[in-house]
Amino acid sequence: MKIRVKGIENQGANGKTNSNERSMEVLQSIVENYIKNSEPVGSRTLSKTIGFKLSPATIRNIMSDLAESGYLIQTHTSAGRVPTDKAYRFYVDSISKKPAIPEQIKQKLSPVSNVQGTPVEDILSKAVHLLAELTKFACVVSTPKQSVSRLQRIELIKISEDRILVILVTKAGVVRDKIIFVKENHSQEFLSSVTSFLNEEFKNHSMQEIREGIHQSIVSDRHRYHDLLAHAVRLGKKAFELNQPGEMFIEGQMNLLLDSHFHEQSSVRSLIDAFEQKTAIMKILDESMKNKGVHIHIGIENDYEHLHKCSLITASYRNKQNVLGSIGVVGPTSMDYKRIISTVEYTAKMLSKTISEQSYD
Amino acid sequence: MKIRVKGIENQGANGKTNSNERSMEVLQSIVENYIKNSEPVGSRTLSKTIGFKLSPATIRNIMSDLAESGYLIQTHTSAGRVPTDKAYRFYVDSISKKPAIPEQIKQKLSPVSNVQGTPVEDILSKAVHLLAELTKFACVVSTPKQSVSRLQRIELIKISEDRILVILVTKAGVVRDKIIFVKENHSQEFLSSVTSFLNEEFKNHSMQEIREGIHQSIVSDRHRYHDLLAHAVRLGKKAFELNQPGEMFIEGQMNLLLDSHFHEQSSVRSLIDAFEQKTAIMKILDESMKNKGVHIHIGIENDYEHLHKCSLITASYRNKQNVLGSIGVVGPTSMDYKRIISTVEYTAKMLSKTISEQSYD
DNA sequence: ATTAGCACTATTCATTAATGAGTGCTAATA
DNA sequence: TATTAGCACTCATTAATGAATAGTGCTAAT
Repeated sequence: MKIRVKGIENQGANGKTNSNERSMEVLQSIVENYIKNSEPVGSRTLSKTIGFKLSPATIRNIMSDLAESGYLIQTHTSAGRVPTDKAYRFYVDSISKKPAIPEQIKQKLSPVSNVQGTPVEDILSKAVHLLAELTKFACVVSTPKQSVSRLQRIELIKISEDRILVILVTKAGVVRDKIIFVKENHSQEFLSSVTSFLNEEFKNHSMQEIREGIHQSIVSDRHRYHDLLAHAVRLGKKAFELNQPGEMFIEGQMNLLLDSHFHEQSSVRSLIDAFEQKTAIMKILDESMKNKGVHIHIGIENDYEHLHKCSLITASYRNKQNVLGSIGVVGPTSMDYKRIISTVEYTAKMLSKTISEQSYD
Repeated sequence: MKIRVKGIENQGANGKTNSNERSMEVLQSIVENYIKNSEPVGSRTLSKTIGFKLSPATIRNIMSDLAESGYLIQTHTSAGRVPTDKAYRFYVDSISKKPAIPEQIKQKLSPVSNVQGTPVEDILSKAVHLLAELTKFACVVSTPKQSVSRLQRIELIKISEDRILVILVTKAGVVRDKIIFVKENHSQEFLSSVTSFLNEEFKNHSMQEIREGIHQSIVSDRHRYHDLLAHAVRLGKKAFELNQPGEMFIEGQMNLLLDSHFHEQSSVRSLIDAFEQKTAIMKILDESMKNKGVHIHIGIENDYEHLHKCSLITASYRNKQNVLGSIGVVGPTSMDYKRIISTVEYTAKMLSKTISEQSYD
């Protein structure tokens, strides 16, 4: 029996990596072809579209090997072949030079940077909307993580007998408000003192630190005998308690439903579930904040089962100081990776630039 | 030729309104049957499900008349008949007693009222989410209209050299913030004076009034020679300028795509467009604030073409003082009107109750 | 006024056959 | 030895056919 070089897998197993490189190029062609036409690609068609000359028969051999190595599957015996997630992974990893951003996309995204005094949420919302319009897929963006962002200013405002409005402004320019209920009827003057104290004490500290610091203060008896401070600490605790779960904006979910890859009932249900149960996607966005650059999750690589037919392309955005959140695209595994990757990357860059300009460091 | 009484239309044209009432009942049965099964209803089936005894043949005659009057259409010669929008309108108008709210729904919606110090936006978001879960359709809610809500408190906070954070708290408990850019470097003390002035001057006035009032002040020279007040008015103008277009939360869009009535490509596109271009739906929500009670827009009655296959059920919510916004359901024209109407009504009621409790009047 | 009966119509569903794209294998070729 | 041509085979897709079915409209009988 002939032992065929299995392409890709055993690179360098023998001297000639020639057949190997060719396999790779064939695979890339197959993936690109499938991305473009969403139809199983056969040897005949491929031999025409491929760059170099190869007969259908030879291509069949190569495809057969690739199928054996798990890069391709056939939906049925006499159909062309379809890339597996493994193939997409290979394809994505082999992308060397990203395409330049078309002027058209730059133009489209320019409104993101064209803002002054706009709340960060609105900027995010605008960005994710445009991204959805550009990619024609579903897009998500996470709002700045509260825990890492640092305090620019806190304000306590008496609203009524028993309610105090707490305003938190972070260095990133995010404003959060919350109403807290109190038993004592504090005067506004008193609240002003507390405000000053909290600002002096905690400005430039991260929310995480502040929460811990306040906890410390309560445990220690440093302030126990000082009435003002004791109150300040207690109010502060309440004020900083607002540990919001972290929001997420979604746009263009319905775009996915137009995509032929999600036409089956079950796929639709999966998608609905995935977007209802925001946690899975949120987790991926959070993950994406840990490292720089674009992150790519292909189909089965996602932990969450309902996302097994999707790929996610995410990138984090930041201000000068911190990584704040991330933005991403959710689409079919057969998306045009090159285009989407560079679009997401560019959008995140614009977002970072805009938000940095609005930040206070 | 026999002249047949055309049911419904010429009510009371002759003495016997008997045949008429029967026509109405048949039509109601047809509508209910279609709502339930989403399938053209034929004379045979109907003669079984209908309350009183009538042979298929008689029913056929009645149906024929109803078809002629535009209440029913046939998809093809030998199919059962399907209600038109006109039929739904008749059906909805003829609903006399609303069904009691099932305990289960009350239970489900109880989280809406179970809030303390939660921002109004979050309450709305929660409500619309639950409504979508209950109705299995797309649901929308508009945030409180700024112009009608009255001022509880305004606060100006210096954030940096050239930026001032404006906080507006309305009587309804809505907090809005905006950062305004200024050329002069005002001291915080100065801002405090301005704040006091604005609060004294404008508390309890509607935003609309305030904007007009400030405009007046600028035109008149009442404050021209008073530096503080001149500044206050100028800053106030900027502060109150934030004429936000009015937001809308959407939930459960994707539910619609599962619905068999929207399975065609074109319908899906229409829906996507309708939800992308929020203005049309927003307009209907705004409209709904003008009158009390539940509002129903059936299919073709909607001005916006892309909503011609949808019905909207909306109801406004309010605090003790003002109508604030409205909440609604977007579904297929063949929705279960009785159930949806009462669910929307109840949700709006709960919302009003909750928000009233949080309001400051 | 109502109903039974019958002819007629259009959809749906299963079966069949033709078509065609694509594969795998083998033998010929460079 | 790697590549290619040729051929048999497979299976999805498509169109055509016919039976079964659900429904209507009309007419005549009740």
